[in-house]
Amino acid sequence: MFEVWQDEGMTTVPKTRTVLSLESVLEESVAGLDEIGAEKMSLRALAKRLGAGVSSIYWYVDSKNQLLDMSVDRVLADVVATVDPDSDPFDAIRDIAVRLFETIDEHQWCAGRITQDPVRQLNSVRILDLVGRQLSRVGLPVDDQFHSATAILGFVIGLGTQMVGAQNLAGDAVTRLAYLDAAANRWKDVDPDELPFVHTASAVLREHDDAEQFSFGLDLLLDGIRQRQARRL
Amino acid sequence: MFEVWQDEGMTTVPKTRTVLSLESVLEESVAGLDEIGAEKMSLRALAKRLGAGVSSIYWYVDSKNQLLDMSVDRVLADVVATVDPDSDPFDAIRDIAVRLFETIDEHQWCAGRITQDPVRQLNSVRILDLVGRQLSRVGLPVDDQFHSATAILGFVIGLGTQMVGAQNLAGDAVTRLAYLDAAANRWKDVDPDELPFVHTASAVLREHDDAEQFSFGLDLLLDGIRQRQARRL
DNA sequence: ACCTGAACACCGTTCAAGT
DNA sequence: ACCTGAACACCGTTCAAGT
Repeated sequence: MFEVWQDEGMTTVPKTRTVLSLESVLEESVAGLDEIGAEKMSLRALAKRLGAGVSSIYWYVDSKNQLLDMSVDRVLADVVATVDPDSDPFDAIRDIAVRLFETIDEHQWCAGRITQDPVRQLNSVRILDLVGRQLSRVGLPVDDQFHSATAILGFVIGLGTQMVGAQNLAGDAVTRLAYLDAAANRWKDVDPDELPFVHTASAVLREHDDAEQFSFGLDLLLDGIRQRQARRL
Repeated sequence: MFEVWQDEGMTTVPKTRTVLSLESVLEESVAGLDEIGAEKMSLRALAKRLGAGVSSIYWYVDSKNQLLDMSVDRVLADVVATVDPDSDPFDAIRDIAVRLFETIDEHQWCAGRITQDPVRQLNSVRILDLVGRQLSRVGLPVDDQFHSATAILGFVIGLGTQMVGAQNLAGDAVTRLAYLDAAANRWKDVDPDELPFVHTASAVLREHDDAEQFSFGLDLLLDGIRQRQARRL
């Protein structure tokens, strides 16, 4: 067994200890996830971005799971902050939904990790509360308010996740047009006998707009809620 | 360096080579995921269940990702098979949605892995096609059919995923009551000033039924579609 | 054609040790 | 109080070798 002495070459190696903070860790975590994706984002990769050792991260965070939860929560904070209380509750709800949808599209890695846990992701619950508060103004029983709010958020998160997945299928096709083309090609070669609807729909998909699709579904829900509101008046 | 000779005890060790098949691999994969969850389901764990070596799995499957995709597809096959073409398209759609929702609840690991890719998960696209075919009978323009179908599936998958997440928060609380209690406790301690809606809603959540919540949201969507149908007649 | 074990490059996490 | 490097027990994947 030998002791190996490392020659640093230069005698004046800076060797300054990196100074971290929960803030900087989370900021770098979000940035890293955005850049290289959840799949490739390891703690070692994060440490490298921070210019720190891996184990340093554990001073601020208990586990990778917690780090991801906090990263999601950090991103959702922007949704909460941006929303302004509109005069019309339906406009306000639409506003929140759109902001959340955009956030999922922007930070795709958070799509599958949004949880309604006040401890782990308070901002997620804040969003639910914002939607619910608006619904409490339209005159529905309280359990219908709750069911409507979770329906809306379930739809937004669900469709968002599906779209993120669809985008990943295109792989390295970065541009939106290339992505749409890849998706459409995958669909149009499908057996028209077994999948008649998808086959004809693939023509629609060619000039497809995610925002439009999202908006349509959201309106279905909002109209459904309006109907229940009208029934009670 | 020594060579260690292992004494098998019994001299007649069977040492039969395990016989595998794509069928048995997928079956064991689904069973394993159901039992121990996606988090703990490694290829080594699967190999052990199969009584085979890890690398044997790679004869039938290119990667773990593909294995998971195929496992999801296998589970979705039951949804496709169960559905019967109803006379009323709305009843038929409701039927499909409920079956999909039940499947996600039963196989929680597949919640975040459902993709609309005809290559990787044909049965997922089959489900979309089934819903779309029903919608084509109600008299809407083809892009509204497509938007409605994806809205419904987005909602089902999204709300299903959210509920799976909520259940996991309760941790090892296996029974449904324990899960609800843990969730409710988490919510009722919430600041009533900052989260007024959630605070009052937590009372509703105490006697909460996932199926009811799901049904309510689905009806919002279906009613919204019916409205658009009525407008065009 | 199908299955094996060993090896590779990576993980997340822990911990005694440094500053 | 905060940061480090080394070590641990795991991963998914590859591959030459066996049957």
